Amino acid sequence: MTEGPRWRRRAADRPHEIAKAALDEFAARGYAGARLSDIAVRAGLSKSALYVYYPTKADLFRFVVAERSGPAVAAILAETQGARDDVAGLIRDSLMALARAMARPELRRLARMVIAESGNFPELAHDWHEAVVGPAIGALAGAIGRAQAAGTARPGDPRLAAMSMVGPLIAGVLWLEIMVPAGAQPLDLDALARQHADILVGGLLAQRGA
Amino acid sequence: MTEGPRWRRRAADRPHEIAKAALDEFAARGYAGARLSDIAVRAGLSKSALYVYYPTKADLFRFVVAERSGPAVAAILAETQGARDDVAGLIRDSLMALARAMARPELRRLARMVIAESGNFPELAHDWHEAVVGPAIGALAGAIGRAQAAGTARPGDPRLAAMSMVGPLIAGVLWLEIMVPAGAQPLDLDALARQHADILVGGLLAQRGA
Amino acid sequence: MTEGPRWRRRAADRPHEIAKAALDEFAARGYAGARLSDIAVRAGLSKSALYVYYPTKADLFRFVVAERSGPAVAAILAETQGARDDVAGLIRDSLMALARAMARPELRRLARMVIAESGNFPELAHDWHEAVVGPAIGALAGAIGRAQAAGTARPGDPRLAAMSMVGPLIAGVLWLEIMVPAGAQPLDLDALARQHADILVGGLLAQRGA
Amino acid sequence: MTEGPRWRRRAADRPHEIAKAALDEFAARGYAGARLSDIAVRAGLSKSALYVYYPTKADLFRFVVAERSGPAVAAILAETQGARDDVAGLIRDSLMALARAMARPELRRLARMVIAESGNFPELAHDWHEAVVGPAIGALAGAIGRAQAAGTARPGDPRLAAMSMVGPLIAGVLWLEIMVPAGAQPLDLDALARQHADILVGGLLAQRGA
DNA sequence: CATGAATGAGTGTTCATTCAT
DNA sequence: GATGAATGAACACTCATTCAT
Repeated sequence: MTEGPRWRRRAADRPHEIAKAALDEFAARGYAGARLSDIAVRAGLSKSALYVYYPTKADLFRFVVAERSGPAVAAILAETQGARDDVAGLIRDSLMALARAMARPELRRLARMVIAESGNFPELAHDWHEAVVGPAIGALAGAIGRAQAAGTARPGDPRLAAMSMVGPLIAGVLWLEIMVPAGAQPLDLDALARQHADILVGGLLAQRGA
Repeated sequence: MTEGPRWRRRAADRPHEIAKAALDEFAARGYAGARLSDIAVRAGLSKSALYVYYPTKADLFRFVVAERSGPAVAAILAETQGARDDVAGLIRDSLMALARAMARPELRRLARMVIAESGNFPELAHDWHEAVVGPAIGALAGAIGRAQAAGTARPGDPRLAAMSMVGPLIAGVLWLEIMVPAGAQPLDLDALARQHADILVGGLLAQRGA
Repeated sequence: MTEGPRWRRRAADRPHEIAKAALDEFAARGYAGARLSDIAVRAGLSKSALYVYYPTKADLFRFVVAERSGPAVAAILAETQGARDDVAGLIRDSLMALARAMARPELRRLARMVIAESGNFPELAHDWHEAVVGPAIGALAGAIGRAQAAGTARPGDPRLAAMSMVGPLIAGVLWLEIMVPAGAQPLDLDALARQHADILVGGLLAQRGA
Repeated sequence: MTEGPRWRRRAADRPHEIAKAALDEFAARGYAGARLSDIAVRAGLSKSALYVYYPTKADLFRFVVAERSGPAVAAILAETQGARDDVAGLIRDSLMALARAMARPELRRLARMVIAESGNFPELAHDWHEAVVGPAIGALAGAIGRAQAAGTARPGDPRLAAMSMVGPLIAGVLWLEIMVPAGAQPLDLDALARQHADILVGGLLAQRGA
């Protein structure tokens, strides 16, 4: 599991090793179900060594989520940034970018953990709202709003339109995380993004002029 | 089940009272976080009285979810049943029905619990797949498939199209359950359903000929 | 299990039915391990009905042991009474009588229970000493003492000699109760008594004159 | 096991301290009656510290019995080993050895625990049969069988003869463990062994020619 | 820095016992 | 007399956390 350290002495990456192990356990068992002792074993340390780096289980959990949320946001924003400004292009590029971002199982697990534990860790939901979900929805809504102003997008509440855009991908993520392990058919997020983009652009009805 | 109150001073349907109390605690604290003693207090009973009706905490949890899932399915199916067969009508009616069903906070809590605990209770996800999610997606996909065959719906994977339909509502439910408590703006599920139906029918782009 | 009561109404034998059921459970699980609810089921009553007849579990236990000890003593004494007065006859008759008495599995279970629970129920050991073991050993010791006085029995401590007589049968009882269920070879108490009588009378060494 | 005391202020062989405390409690209260908390107090530890060494109450119990059974067997076998091969010598030496072994109160308590708990812990009886009782009876029966073949011992079932030998000592042990605490007269195991040896060798009848 | 040892606070579960009916 | 319902007092077991080394 540990990638053969070159020198027996390395310590600077301990926090990361622990965080990695913790993420795995938290994702697999949930916050309450995860045992510090298992995390320690997975990280190749003693239980007490954990306390050198993180003062409590809750802190470790928060840190893990926060640590991973940063790159997650970065990944999403980075992908989304390239979106062109014409509405059809924006839709396609954003959805494909989101699908690519969500292709990482880790990010999906993270999202699921936030959903699962937001009840007991309100800050989690708050942070994700501030850092991930809010900006993303906001950026899409903004672009849609501008397109509406320019007359190129259907009128309506831009935030709801943003939900119309990302909702199916979120559902797809949950499908992959929740239903597939329970025996449901697999799902191709990329194909979903592509097809949903088509539907959004042209509607679900058969094209009259085609 | 209901044989009239003939014991002490309380009603005879203890199981329901307990299940109610348990649902509240489980929803508020998660499975692991919920204390049997709190459930008992909430139900107006002693901890041990719980064991007269449910042999185990896990059994109580499973029962609560199962008991509530039935009506949930019924509610969803009942609403969805009325959907007309023309594609536009089907879309609108199904989405409005779903939005109405999901207007019940209890159903939303239930969905969130299933998401949160499916890792530790695989049967939960399995049951919901079998009874709720699978049939719902299947019914929609079937209708879409028939419309495609009739040439009235855009070609493509019907299951993905079904996700395009319900995804935004699922996202909306999560928004209400997770983000709103964390400070996000409220959301009108009905409005979301209505607007999403419009988008699905006519596309997100501004109608050129309208 | 219950032998088809002729008339639905019979109640006078409830205490006995309970005691029977209790003996079975106590013997099978030990005092602590036996559940009143199981006893009730076995007796065909409700748990609370037990309290009509016996105020506590300990009382029920004591009662069961005491109730069964009486017949046990009677059985042993009755058998032993017929013993002739010549030493060889006394030995043979007493041992055969004891073996016959101990042929009843119930009596063996009782003995084992007394051994097992005497730590927690000192009165049990006391009562058995007073009523069963003491008198039996005393009677044998007395007879041996008289024989010694008459010059027909080897000198020595008569109580120890009594132990020499009954010890193997006690060991045999334990063998049957403890070791045989654990996979040991069965044992014929009657044969043991007969052979032990021979040994006691003539010694274990080969007869010089035979 | 013994790596020198290097922890806190107490010895490093906690397992033995705990086992000792556990044996005392189990012997005094029986398996079910013994409280882990009492064992912990007796061992000078917290309840949870017990779980560092033994995963379960049942495991602790089994371990205690097994740990003590080893020395018990060793003690018995060691003593018995010196037995001479002439029958009279064999009888005397074996019985005296057994009496010496059973002089240790601990071994007697152990035997009583096995009797008491064999119902709930079948392995106990099985192990004792395999390790203690079976071999002992087998060794004696073997020696007796050889003597029979050599014409120096009375014919008959050698296993029953072995019971004739050890039975009184077993009865004596029970007497000491069960009856004496209940008020019965004390008993000298050594004297019992000696006198029983005499009886076995020469019979219980007065020697005509002596 | 790291850990083995230890623990306290808590949690699910059991079961003899009580009581209104 | 009999019972279904309810409970309190215990008890085994878990686990995050601490501390001397």
